[in-house]
Amino acid sequence: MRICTFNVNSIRSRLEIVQNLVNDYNIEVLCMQEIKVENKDFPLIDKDFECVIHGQKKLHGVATCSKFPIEESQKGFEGELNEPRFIYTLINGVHIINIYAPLGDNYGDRFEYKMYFYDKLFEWLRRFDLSKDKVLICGDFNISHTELDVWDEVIWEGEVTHLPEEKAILSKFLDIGFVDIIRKEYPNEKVFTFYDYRGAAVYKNEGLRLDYILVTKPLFEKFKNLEILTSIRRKRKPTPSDHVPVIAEFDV
DNA sequence: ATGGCGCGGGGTCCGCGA
Repeated sequence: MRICTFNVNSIRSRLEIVQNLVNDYNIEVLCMQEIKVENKDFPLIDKDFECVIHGQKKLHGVATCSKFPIEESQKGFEGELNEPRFIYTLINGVHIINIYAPLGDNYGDRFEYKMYFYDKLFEWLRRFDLSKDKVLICGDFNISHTELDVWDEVIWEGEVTHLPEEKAILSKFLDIGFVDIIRKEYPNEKVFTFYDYRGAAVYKNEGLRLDYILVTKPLFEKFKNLEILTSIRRKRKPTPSDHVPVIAEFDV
């Protein structure tokens, strides 16, 4: 199974890029964030896709599309406070959770919301036996875990995404049994999945890693390979998302 | 790119993103 996570920054603006991505890289499960559209206006991406769409007007929104049957699904959960940020699907025996976490702010109301979102996510995960079940959480976590996940650790010290409480959340995922596949593949080097549109960040390699594919060990045993498609972010036309697609392949 | 943001809503700007 080839699964891709991609914060598209509006599916309508990114339709051509997403369609080419699906074709060129044989994407079988596509987890999108920031679709920025109501469910009724979500466009047709691929005739072979079945999609679970959880959107709203203008902001946020997530969608999970699959070429395999979606055996179970759930849109939303307690932690998202009327902003669509969570979809659960069961595909090929893999429990797939697609999230768009709140950005937050430096210790204001939105930061409290971000902490609440993750509290409720950990609570929701209690239904699984993480030592036995194949569980995958992917998406835009809006957390840069370590110094390897920011382009300049001095500049990012004390800034949102890189605050101690946020780093602790990522560490907690690892503590309860998840493997961070991107970091496992690149244990000692900076790799980024987001480059701000402003300041020509992508051309200066001033990026952050905000996107993750976390898997439990029973699924990690089936992991085959990983691709981070930075090349798509570097093209000028059609206009790319500010995030980079990340693809993982598993023997399931 | 040898320069420097893009999106949607409803506007000729604003709020938002991180």
